[in-house]
Amino acid sequence: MARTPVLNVTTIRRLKAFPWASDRQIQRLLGQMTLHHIGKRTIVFNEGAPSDSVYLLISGVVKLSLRSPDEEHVLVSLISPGELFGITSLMPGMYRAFRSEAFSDCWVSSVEPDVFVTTLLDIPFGEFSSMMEGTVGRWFALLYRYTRFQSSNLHQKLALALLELAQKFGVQDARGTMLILQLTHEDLADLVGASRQKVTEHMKELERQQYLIRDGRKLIVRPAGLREVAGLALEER
Amino acid sequence: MARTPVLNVTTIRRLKAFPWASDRQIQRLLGQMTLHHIGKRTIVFNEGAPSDSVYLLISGVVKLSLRSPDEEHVLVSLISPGELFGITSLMPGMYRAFRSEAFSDCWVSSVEPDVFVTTLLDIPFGEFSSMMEGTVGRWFALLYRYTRFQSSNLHQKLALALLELAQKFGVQDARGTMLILQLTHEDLADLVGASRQKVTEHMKELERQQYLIRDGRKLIVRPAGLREVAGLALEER
DNA sequence: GCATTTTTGTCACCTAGGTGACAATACATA
DNA sequence: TATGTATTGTCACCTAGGTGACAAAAATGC
Repeated sequence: MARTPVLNVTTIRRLKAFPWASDRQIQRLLGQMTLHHIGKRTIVFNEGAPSDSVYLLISGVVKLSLRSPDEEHVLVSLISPGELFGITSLMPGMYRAFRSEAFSDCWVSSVEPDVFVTTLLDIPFGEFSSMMEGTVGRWFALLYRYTRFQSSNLHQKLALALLELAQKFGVQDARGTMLILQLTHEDLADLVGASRQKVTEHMKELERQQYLIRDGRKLIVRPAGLREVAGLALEER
Repeated sequence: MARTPVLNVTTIRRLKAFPWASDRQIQRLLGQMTLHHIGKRTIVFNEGAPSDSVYLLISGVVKLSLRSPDEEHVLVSLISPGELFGITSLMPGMYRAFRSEAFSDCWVSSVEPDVFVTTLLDIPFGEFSSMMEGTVGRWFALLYRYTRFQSSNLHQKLALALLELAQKFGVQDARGTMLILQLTHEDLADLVGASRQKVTEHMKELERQQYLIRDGRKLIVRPAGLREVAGLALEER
C-alpha cells in the first residue's frame, strides 16, 4: 500500500485543485478534510445514496458509472487527480446520480459540503446551494438524460424524451399528462438523435401500447407506462 | 404579436423562477433586466459567441442546439418558461457552447451575469464564478461531450474520448501526448458505449492513420489528428 | 521459465436503425 | 370550399455496429 500522501497548500496547488482560493482558505479547508485510502474496485458511493460529502481526488483514478436499463454498470467518466467529485452534494436534497468507484488504488479526501462552501465562499451553504440548483440543476438533469441515452435503444430514448417533455410542458388531463407543445415527429427525432421514419414507427407502437394518446396534434402521455418502457420503473426522479 | 407581458414579483413567482430569492431581491433584479420579444426561429445566441448575458424565459419555448460534425444543427434541449438559460455566462471566460433559438414566439428577459449574481447572492461575481468553474465546470464538459457523442459515429466517439483522456491524463512526449493510464479496449468500449471488438478495430484504424501510437500498453496520442477525426478541427476547446 | 489469465485481433453472421421514395393525411390559407 | 404545404405512415433496402467464437499475443503469477 502506497505511503500516505502529505496534504498541504503546496500539494493542493500542484494538483491545481482550487486555483482561485487563497492559501489561508486552503489551509482552513485542509483542516476539515479527512483523507482515505481506497483500494482498486472499492465503491466510494453508490447511486441513490444521500449526497453528504464532496470529494477531492488526490491520486489514482476514479470511475463514475451508471446502472443501465439492463442492469449493467456503464462508465460515465474517469476522474483525474485534482478533480472534485460527488458535487451533487452541493445542491439541496440530492441523491447521488452515479456510482463512483476506484479504478486504481486511490487517495481521496472528503469534506462536508457546507464546510466546503463556507470555507471557500463567504455565504451560508443554503444560499449557495439554492443558487446552484436554480442555475446548473438543469444542466445536471440534461447530463443525466444523456448518460441514460447512451445505453438505451430508440424505444427507450423516446420514452425518456417524452417523460422529460411531460415534466416541462405537461398539464394534467383526465387521460394523462397533455403536452402543450406542437411537436412534429421530426422534432422528436432530432431530440433523440434518430430518423423521422423510425420515430413515426415507435410513436405508433407507444400508442398501440396505450402509453400515448394523440388528440389532434397534441400528445397525451402516461408517465407511469413510459417510465416502465424507459427502464426507470422503480426509481424516483 | 402578443402583448408585452408584465414582469413583477408575482409573475416571477408564478413562473417558479427563483424560488429561493426574497421578494426584495427579485424586485431589485427585475429593475436590471431587459425584456425582449423573440420571433419564432430567431437566434438568441450562437455557439462560440462570448457569454455575456443570462436569460430567463418568460413565455414560449426556446431550443438549444449544437452543430454536429456534418454541419447540421442537432437539438440538445427545449427550455420551458421559468427556466434560466445561457448560464455558461456564470463561469469565467466562457463562450456559448450551444446555439439557442426561439422554437416558438418568445418573451425573454436578460441580465448581465455579474448583476444577476450580486443581486441574488451577497458576494462578488468573480468569487462565485470561480467556484462554479471549479465545481460544475467538469459537469459541463461532460455534458458537452455527451451531446457531441449523440451525432457521432464510433470512430469519432473514440477520437473524442481519447482527446478527453489526453487532456486529463496526458503528459507531453516527443511523439505526442502519452496517457498515463492502463486502459483496455474494454474500458474504452465502455467509455464510448460500444462493443470491445469494434473498439479494437477502430483503434487499429487510428493507429494506421498515425493518430495513435502504442508503446506496450501505453497510448500516445496525436491531438491535432484526433480533433480532425472528431470533427473539431477548427474549433477551440 | 512455465502455466494461467487477460487482452487483443479477426472472423462470420445478425439486428437496429438509417435512407429514399412515395402515398395518405392533416392543416393552413385564400 | 379548394388548393398547396407540412406532416405522417409504410414500404424495401442498406449499413454501422453488436454478438459469439476462437486464435494469437501479452501480461502475470508461481
